[in-house]
Amino acid sequence: MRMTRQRREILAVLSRTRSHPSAEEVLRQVRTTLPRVSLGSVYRNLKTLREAGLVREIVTAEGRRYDAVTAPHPHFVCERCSRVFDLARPLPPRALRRALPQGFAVSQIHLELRGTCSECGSQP
Amino acid sequence: MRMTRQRREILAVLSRTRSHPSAEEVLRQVRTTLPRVSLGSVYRNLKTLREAGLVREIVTAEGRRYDAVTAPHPHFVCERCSRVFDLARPLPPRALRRALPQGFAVSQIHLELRGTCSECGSQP
DNA sequence: ATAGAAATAAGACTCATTCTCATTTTAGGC
DNA sequence: GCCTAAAATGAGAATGAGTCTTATTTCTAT
Repeated sequence: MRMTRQRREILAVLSRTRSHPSAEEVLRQVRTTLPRVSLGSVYRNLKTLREAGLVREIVTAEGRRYDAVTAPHPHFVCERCSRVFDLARPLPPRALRRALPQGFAVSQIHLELRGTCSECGSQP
Repeated sequence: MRMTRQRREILAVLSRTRSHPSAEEVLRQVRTTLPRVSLGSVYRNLKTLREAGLVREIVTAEGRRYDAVTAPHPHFVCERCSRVFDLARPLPPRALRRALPQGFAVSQIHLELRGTCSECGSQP
């Protein structure tokens, strides 16, 4: 994978924030340094960087967000402002609830494991 | 909320399966009994039923799926065939891994808490 | 049975994401 | 440093899931 100016800048943007920006937000940031970057390139590069293990995609009900911290970790999604917060890893769900920052109220816990099922795993 | 034929049938479809169908799949099933139902009605009613607490929406990287079991519980998403499997509730992540059905391989664990953050919670 | 409110089917619309393609950039060998 | 083939880019078209609009139909409470 070529480390182009666009990719370097996308990574830089993601590295200097913990706000889990959307693709549009990444574009806005990247354009402050590289004004001609297209939205298509941002999407294409977020995918490439994700496949290279340098970026993590977080799918929430509010849309896809991006993160330069690739180790899987729990998130807290505010259902009002849609912001995504990181939580310390790894904690059992009960402790998680206690470990939440002051004033955060949980309405729903969603635990999703991803991988291959037995049927697909036994196929070539 | 009126319990119309369409809504009753959507609920029936979701109740008689554990396959977490997409809206399109629900439409296909519902049309075997009510052939004139529109996709718009399915979406509208899935939303209404969700707001009434009778249906749960599961957002995965592969799209939105629907479930008549509304209690939050962990899911296993097969990254190859996209099927969503239910897992027994509530288990700490470590035990979850052990509790997985034979032959299921986990590549990623995604824990998402939803609710309101402190900033939004302190606003009217 | 009827009227008013709510729900419906059909299709137009929106908007995030992906695709296409002509042009530009990059990295490696000279 | 220069050249070349492969890879990446920008621009805009295309896709597709989900939402909205509207005229018509169906409920349900009286």
